[in-house]
Amino acid sequence: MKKISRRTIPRTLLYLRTLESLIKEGRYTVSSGELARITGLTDVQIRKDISNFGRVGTPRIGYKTRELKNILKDYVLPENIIRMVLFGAGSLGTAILKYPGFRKQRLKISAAFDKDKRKTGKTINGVKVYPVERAPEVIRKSRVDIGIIAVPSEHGQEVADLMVGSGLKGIVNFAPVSLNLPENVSARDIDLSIEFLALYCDTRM
Amino acid sequence: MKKISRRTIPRTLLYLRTLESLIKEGRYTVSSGELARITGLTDVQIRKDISNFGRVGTPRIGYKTRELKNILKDYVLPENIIRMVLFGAGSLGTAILKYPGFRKQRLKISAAFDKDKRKTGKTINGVKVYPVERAPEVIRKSRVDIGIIAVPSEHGQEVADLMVGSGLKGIVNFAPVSLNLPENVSARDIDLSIEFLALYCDTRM
DNA sequence: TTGTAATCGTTACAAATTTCACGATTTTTA
DNA sequence: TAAAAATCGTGAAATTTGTAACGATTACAA
Ligand SMILES: NC(=O)c1ccc[n+]([C@@H]2O[C@H](COP(=O)([O-])OP(=O)(O)OC[C@H]3O[C@@H](n4cnc5c(N)ncnc54)[C@H](O)[C@@H]3O)[C@@H](O)[C@H]2O)c1
Ligand SMILES: NC(=O)c1ccc[n+]([C@@H]2O[C@H](COP(=O)([O-])OP(=O)(O)OC[C@H]3O[C@@H](n4cnc5c(N)ncnc54)[C@H](O)[C@@H]3O)[C@@H](O)[C@H]2O)c1
Repeated sequence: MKKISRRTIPRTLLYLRTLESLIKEGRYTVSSGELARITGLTDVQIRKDISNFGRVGTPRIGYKTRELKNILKDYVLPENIIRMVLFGAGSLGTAILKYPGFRKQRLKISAAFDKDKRKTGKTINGVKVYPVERAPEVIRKSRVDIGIIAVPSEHGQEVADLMVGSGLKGIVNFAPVSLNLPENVSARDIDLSIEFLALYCDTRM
Repeated sequence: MKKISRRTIPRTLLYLRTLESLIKEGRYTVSSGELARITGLTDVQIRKDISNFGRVGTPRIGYKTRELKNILKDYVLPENIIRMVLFGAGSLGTAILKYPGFRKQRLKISAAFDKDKRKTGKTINGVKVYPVERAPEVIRKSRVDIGIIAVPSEHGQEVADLMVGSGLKGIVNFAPVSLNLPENVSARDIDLSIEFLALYCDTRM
């Protein structure tokens, strides 16, 4: 099993998303050239990425959509459901809790936590909102993989510490603050302001 | 004025965010090493990025927080406010509309658009929600720079076409669908499912 | 059955990005 | 005043990432 380079993983997930959409349209095959047109990448890059996973395409035909989907899945999706918890049932947190699209991706939010007593006790879209103190207990009990930070940035670090202390190994952080985390915890920061500003720079060049 | 390489731009915005936070704490200077510890990048990378903008640091001292902030701002932030419009006042769209943090970054949402008559007419956090048909007119009138797509993925392309037709040059797309756009329009796709899944892959390696 | 066109997979190449190594500069202090 | 310590800036090396070129393979049509 070859080592997959860092950037190919999100691209592979994008191929998966595209394949699922093509399958839904009833397509049986697709070429690297067409995937390139759809995704905005180049055909060579796509062939190269896919070649990481074995020889799967057929000259003159391309790739069989279902077959390719299953192969890619084996490499980048787990068999079991990915369990997540959310900290901060505010406006962004609530939007995430309400989103029905995660289920299809085997992503499940097991629980939410909030500091504000007016938010706790409720159930949003089937997910219970606990007081933040109960986080370690609830997280340990339900074998959670990933934590989502959707609290104000001033509380980002304290929530991150709580997550690490509860054994989480991955954090998605929406708060515009840099987290101090141990080596063995992975994080992805999504700062929407930076996204908008960077896009604006892109448009000026 | 040197050409700034593509990846340095979001990093520079991250330095700005960090500097603003340090300034708020009352810090007058900061070294590349300390910026590295905070942001998780390396000190060399930070010095190299900053060197794009001129010789601004002082040996033995580091960088003056305010001075560096102003210099970076000149390169990656516009003088004027960046105007944005939002399509889809659903749960994610509403969270974005309600977020007060954009103002500090000179980001302003000028208007929102929705197809659903139950959502239009309202004002969310001071932003009017118009019927989607009025988009071209409203966008042209208010010199908007960027459009945000927060509609279901089935409607992503039609909304993108409407944006392009109204003259927008940048699109941030939250819908899990690949958009077909002309060359001269920049886009950034934020697919939260892919973010979560890619993070999960990261934790398994 | 054979030629042709489309497409894959891969090797070699190019470009971008990051890291390394180290000299230069400035402050501190002995 | 001179040595020491901390830090910057930068050219060169290393790494990563992406691109181009092209032979190999397959389906299909003549
Ligand atoms: N809403 C957006 O569109 C948007 C955009 C960019 C960034 N963000 C960032 O995402 C984060 C959440 O934004 P939001 O708009 O949902 O904020 P919000 O104020 O609506 O919600 C924050 C929630 O976190 C809870 N909370 C506070 N401290 C907590 C703690 N220690 N533990 C658990 N819960 C705690 C609060 O009670 C509240 O319910 C913020 O960091 C914000 O900067 C949001
Ligand atoms: N909410 C999340 O956390 C989340 C997570 C991942 C991805 N997304 C994506 O973000 C997008 C929005 O998600 P959401 O949860 O806010 O959905 P939502 O259903 O709550 O809201 C969608 C809104 O778009 C409006 N709309 C539909 N077609 C439109 C059109 N042609 N023009 C204008 N408005 C139109 C609807 O009336 C509705 O108000 C979706 O593509 C979704 O897949 C959301």
